[in-house]
Amino acid sequence: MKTSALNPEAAAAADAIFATFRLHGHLIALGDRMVQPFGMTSARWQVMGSIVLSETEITVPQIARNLSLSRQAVQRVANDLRDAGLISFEENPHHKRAKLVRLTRTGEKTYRKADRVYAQWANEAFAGLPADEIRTAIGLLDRLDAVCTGYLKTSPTPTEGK
Amino acid sequence: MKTSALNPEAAAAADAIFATFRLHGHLIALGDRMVQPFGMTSARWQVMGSIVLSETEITVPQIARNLSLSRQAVQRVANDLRDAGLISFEENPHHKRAKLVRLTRTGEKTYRKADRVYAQWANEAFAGLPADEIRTAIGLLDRLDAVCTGYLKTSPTPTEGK
DNA sequence: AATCGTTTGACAATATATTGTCATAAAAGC
DNA sequence: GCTTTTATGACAATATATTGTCAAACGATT
Repeated sequence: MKTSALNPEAAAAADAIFATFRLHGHLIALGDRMVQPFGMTSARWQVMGSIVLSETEITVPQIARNLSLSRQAVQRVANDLRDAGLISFEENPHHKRAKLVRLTRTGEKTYRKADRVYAQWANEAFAGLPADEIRTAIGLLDRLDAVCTGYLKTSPTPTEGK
Repeated sequence: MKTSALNPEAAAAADAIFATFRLHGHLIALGDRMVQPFGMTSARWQVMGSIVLSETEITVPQIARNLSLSRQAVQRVANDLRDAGLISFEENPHHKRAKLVRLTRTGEKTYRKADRVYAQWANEAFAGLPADEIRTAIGLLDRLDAVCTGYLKTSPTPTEGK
């Protein structure tokens, strides 16, 4: 079947999109497998990582915005993490509903274990790659992302945007 | 909390990973919104695209391998597409179980509409980007992907790998 | 041709994620 | 201050995707 013609930039972008899908899938699979021994998953790892990397106290909606995920997706994972005893919801002096999220002692221990395994592997596995080229590539991913975000902003917005 | 130290390459890779997650999420959102008027979604679009872009007749497991998705994920979407009348499963002379997947006339019309809208938008939206840099970035994404794939291959494999 | 390992589709369970709705809390505009 | 808008968490419905299991079909190797 004949498909619509794309100019060189759009054709390259399309290939980049496929590469992004592939990489994303494998990253999730890698994360799931790497932290599985600690009872974690990629999604939980990301949420806990957001808490750890945040300089200040953080809430669920803030994590969602940081990760560009929907508020409810993060809320569900956070609730699971709380049920698993890895995080806790603390009273927020500035907001009665939006609780502050913190790692419990168990959560800290668990995250630390995962972090050590990951860092050890990553330092080895990525050693051969050119850091400057990676930085350049990130710049391009961000530009592609900006194009997407631009479209999403202009497009008709449903009840609650992502 | 103190996290494990990363060398410059691993630190850059980590940033690339986050950029990939962000971009992936926005691409899915963009796709969902762009083809929604035609009753399609990102997932269905991808599966139909795989059929269209394939030079030869193709089966569900082949699509899954092309997209680096699990066989069953594609099977489910394909079944939905069949239920929606957009694709059909044809007898495969070489394999009694693995049916050949084809777009129906409705499926072709639908895909063509989506493709036109996408191409028109993409040609505009990506026009400003440097095609050669995009190509370079793809090369890097592929190298990161290779690192992931390497880990996934060495890691203990469950019953049915992805 | 008989066996063994692999591939495939159906089915099911679970995790991830979006979208939508609702009531309440907070923030912004007036 | 009061109203209006926005933000938040609970709840639910749905789509996406992985993982596992099973029986049937295929392929390869004796």
